[in-house]
Amino acid sequence: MAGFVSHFTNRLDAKGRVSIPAPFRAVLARDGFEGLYCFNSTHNPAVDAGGNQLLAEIKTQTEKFAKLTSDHDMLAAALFGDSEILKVDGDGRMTISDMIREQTGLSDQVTFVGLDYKFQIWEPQKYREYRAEAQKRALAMLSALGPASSQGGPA
Amino acid sequence: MAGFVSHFTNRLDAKGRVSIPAPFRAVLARDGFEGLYCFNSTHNPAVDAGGNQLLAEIKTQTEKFAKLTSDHDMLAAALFGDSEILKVDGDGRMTISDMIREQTGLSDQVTFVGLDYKFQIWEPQKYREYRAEAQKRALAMLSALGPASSQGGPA
DNA sequence: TGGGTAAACATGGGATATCATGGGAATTCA
DNA sequence: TGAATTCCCATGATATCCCATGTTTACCCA
Repeated sequence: MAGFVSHFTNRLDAKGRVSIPAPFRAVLARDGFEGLYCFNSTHNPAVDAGGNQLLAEIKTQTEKFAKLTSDHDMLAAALFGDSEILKVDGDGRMTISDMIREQTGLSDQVTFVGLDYKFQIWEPQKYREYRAEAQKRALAMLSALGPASSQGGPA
Repeated sequence: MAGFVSHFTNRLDAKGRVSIPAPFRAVLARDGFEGLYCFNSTHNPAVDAGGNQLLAEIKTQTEKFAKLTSDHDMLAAALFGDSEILKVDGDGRMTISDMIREQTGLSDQVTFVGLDYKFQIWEPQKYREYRAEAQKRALAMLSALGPASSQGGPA
């Protein structure tokens, strides 16, 4: 099944609410998670968000380290401890928390970016910059993978 | 099974809709994907479109990197974040999004070009130019493959 | 083989539903 | 008891659905 795809920018209202894009809500509904699992991206001024599928990926990653080790504690602290579960209201809106505000630096608009198994929350301008960079890097990464892969990559 | 083949040019109506060529619709129906998966071509002023088969190609690319890493996020942002899933109405039409309009520069007509596992959306005139170039390049590429492989059969 | 009929398809437009957004009222929690 | 949150309803813009039409292509039968 298709996951989170495409990107959308919505306005933040006076109460600090934003509509989660309808296509993303549909994915979340299928996923079945109650609410929205969020945590700060470790490498971008963005917040990662999703449901059970995202949670499953986090578990997969942490399980690569033995429990009770310093590494495991560290990773768990970042991915579980530093997360929040936000509520989604009846109209499909979420309320931007202080954590999200600090992490992203957003003010009156929010950009939602689909990354298949999760989506990210960005301040629109920062996303535009990241996007330009990502496009360049992606092209380089795909080329580096070599021509062996199908049809030389998605055109 | 046969994929997307041949090319067609259809008119855009006042609401920004175009009929997807019937042969392409038949391929999409067989593919089973709900809607139309689209994203900008990285090397042409065209948009790539398709269904599960195209999506599978993209997933193959991103699966080469571990999820939650910086590399994966970047690639996913470029491939999924920059994609759109367009709806197809009951009459087999799609609505041209702003993204497609910007990428292709199309105004009142759309050319659909079959590329087997996906098809492309072009502004008609740009496609004509590209086509002329592609024919020359194809000839050169085939020649470069050498005479040994032609006719393939055991002598 | 020619004409007539039917089917498929691109296209147009009005009616309807969806969605983002705004704001008041009720409720909760400290 | 007051500030913040959650619930509920209103609204305008947009997208979607559904039906109509004309034209071309495919089909059939005399």
